[in-house]
Amino acid sequence: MTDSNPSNTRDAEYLAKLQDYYADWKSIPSYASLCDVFGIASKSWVKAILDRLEKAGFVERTPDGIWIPTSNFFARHVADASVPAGMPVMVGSSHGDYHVIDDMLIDTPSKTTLIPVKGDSMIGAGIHDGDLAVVEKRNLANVGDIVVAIVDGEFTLKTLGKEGGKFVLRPENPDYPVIHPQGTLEIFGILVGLVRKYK
Amino acid sequence: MTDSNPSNTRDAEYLAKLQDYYADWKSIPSYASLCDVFGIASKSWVKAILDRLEKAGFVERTPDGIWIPTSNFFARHVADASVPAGMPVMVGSSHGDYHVIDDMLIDTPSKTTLIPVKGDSMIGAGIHDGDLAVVEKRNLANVGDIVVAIVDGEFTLKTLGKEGGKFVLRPENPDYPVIHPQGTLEIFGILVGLVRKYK
DNA sequence: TTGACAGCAGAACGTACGTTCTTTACGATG
DNA sequence: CATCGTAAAGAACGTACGTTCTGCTGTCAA
Repeated sequence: MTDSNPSNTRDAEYLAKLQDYYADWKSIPSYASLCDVFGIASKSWVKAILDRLEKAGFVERTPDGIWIPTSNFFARHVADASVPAGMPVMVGSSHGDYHVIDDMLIDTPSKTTLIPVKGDSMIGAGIHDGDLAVVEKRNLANVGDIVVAIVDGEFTLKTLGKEGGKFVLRPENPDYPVIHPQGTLEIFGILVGLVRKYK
Repeated sequence: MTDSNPSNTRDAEYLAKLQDYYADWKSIPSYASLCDVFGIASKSWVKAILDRLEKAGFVERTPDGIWIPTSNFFARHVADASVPAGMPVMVGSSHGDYHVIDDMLIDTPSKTTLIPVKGDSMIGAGIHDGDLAVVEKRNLANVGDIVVAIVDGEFTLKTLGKEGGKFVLRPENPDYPVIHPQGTLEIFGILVGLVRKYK
């Protein structure tokens, strides 16, 4: 994060046009197409504009040289007078439909699944019945991680613990017993996020 | 939404790799670069794969011919908790439902903001310090709703209650006092979702 | 054992892309 | 009135991109 606002008003207009285009197509096109978007006729000037927007921290480039938007590109500050000044109000989601939350919680889409939480055995960790667990699939975990294990053919969400050299599954609720798995403990994945929807 | 699953398992693997790449770079690169991503050496075969993924409804093209993901591309599978059998390779299976978390939580993007939770005054409702509150801006709420109110120029997250005909803000933690606002109670919005990121 | 087909590699080609350089127009400044 | 900086146009160039075709290799069925 560098400048956070375009140096001059004209670049702000160009940024707005680019944001509108991106909202439609979810991509930044070639310089030639950007000439139409910006309403100018010179590719070199388009490049100059994008270079400035890059400096200002609104766009960046992939290793392949493709222009992509940064998070600043989507940030919209809350323009409500009643909002106390200096509050940590974050981005409202989406100019266009950029997926802010998914992006935050999911590092590796191909290894991530969503599993609904059943029961209140983890209520001590603030995990309630009906919550959605964001789980990254892998079979190795550390003691202290909250893991999804497969016990008796069912998913179960518990904290991974160790007792006397053996792994155990600890619920975060005194009403439930600690699970001592016989044989090998089959771990499906570890908890990387939690989502709850109200109403 | 057309097919919603790749015709064969190999395309599902390619899709997974493309999703992982996109999570990193938020763009689909050139065919040449996709060769590295997919682990193959032929541009023509990359094109064939993307054509099939387009048919399956995971990617599409802009008027400029640039490949972009569709909404299907981002949808994560929600597992059925009681049926873990045959789990690991059900990538792209047609049954079960797929969801994008942002779409789940956010109905009205223009009225929704994300506010970090500070403190443990709502810990009884499973809302912890550091969680991210998904808040829909509005100034009317019902008793029982969890609301974001503005008290002394600061955001505060509490349950809306009523005592003797007057609204009060109730924390979900016995260590904290019930707030009796003097004058009018300024409500910023109501809690519609909660997001937590582990590690 | 011989097709046939899926899965992939590799080359060939034309175009359009990004980059750089030069030129122009114009308002502000001194 | 000269000069300077900003905003843009336009041309020139080499490369890398997308497309298409042809060729290769393994697998399975007849």
